[in-house]
Amino acid sequence: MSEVSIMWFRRDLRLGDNPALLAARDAAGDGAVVPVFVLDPVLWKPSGGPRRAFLLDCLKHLDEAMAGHLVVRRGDPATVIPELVAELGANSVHIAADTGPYGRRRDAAVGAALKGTELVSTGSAYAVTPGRVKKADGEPYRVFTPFARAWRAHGWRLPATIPGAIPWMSNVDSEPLPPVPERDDLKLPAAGEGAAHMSWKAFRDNKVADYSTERNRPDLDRTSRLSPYLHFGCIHPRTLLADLAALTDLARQNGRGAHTFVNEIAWREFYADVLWHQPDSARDYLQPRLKKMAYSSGPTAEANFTAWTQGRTGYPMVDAGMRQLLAEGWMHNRVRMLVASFLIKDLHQEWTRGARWFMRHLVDGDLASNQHGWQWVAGSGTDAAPYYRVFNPVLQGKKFDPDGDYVRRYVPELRNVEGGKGGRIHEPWELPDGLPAGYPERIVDHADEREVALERYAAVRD
DNA sequence: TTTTGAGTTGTTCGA
DNA sequence: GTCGAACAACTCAAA
Repeated sequence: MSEVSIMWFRRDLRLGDNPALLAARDAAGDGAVVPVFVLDPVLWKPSGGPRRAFLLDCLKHLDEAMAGHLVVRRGDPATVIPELVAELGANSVHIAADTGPYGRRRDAAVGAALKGTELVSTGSAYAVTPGRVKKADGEPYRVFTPFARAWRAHGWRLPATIPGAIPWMSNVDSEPLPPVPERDDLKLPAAGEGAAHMSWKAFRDNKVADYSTERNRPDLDRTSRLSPYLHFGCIHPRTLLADLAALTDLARQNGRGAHTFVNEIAWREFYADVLWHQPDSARDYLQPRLKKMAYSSGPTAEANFTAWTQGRTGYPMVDAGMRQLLAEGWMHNRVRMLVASFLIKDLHQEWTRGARWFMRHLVDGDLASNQHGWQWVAGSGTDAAPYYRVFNPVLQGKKFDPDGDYVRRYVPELRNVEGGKGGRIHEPWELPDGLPAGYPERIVDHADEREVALERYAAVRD
């Protein structure tokens, strides 16, 4: 008997190590698998352009890897998927669990709309599916370190076997894949599963060993750059962890860096777990007492926000970060913390506003990691930074971009300013000849605003 | 149940 | 210049 199964791709755009795809193949038996991607108008909003461009590029590569068999449909999945099932006489629909708030609602609606046909969920985008790691009393963790310990102890499955040839179904009606938008002013990473594996191998072979210290240097290219691929599932964290375990056994000197990198994966899983248990935490303060915080508003605040978004605050490290975001859809994590601290604690604006701007421009924009990262800086998250921890943009620059290479790369007005000892690249207002042409004056004084922030935080302490 | 130790990522000040 | 303490209590996790 010839069965038809549907593999509904969402954020798992790969063929390797994909348990849901294997389940779809097994369900098809001697029959065929229909790979489908749904252009969901809810997710296809005008904002988030860079991320959607990257997604389209990933879909193009996925389609090529499947010899052009990807079926594209447009509309509400709760309508589109049941229609496709009826059209093809499919016996089952296969997915990897989407554990975000919208994904859960959507999948519940699709499952209900499918009536008789089974919606089979296999695996998730995480090494340990959110909700699985629990304290002894059954409650979820709220602090990272114990979570990470329990998460490591829980362990994870080995990568799923590479599927042999999948019997894709031919001649299914499909919309053309929308073209990947071309923009001269935006340089996105190479897309797709192959590019993900190349990035991973380059990192594994050259950067893991020194990762625990070098990852903090935005002037050097020493991070994994895997976040966009992990976001869309071009590669699965389980693949990385298995690879790393083998590597660590072979070469002990990698151990420290590897441990730190695994911790970064654990952060991703921790935040997904927090969002799973508290879906409203994408918007709501995890520490309700911070809701009373006084934020700045009015024309000056608006002008400051615009200066922040455009990288024209007059603080080189902040400006370099914000301009990197616009130019690449990506920002080094240390600089993300710095610019977030600057918006919240120097410009006294609400974290939600910065989080929205990040989501609009980040190629790796992930609701759980982004929102909880912002809440961490704001001091409103689980396990948050102490409120008196205020990043100093000059010190952060001197410490993590000692020669000023990062600043000069993104802020051309400062390209002739020297860094290093005695250089003024991180405080150009100290230059004897004044600010270089075109570079803005500081919009605020950090020392003053730090005091204001400490007062405002003290006011909401009780 | 009570107690104890710990908690990503910083800065400033004074010795 | 280098170093340690203070910043402020509070919640969480586990023994």
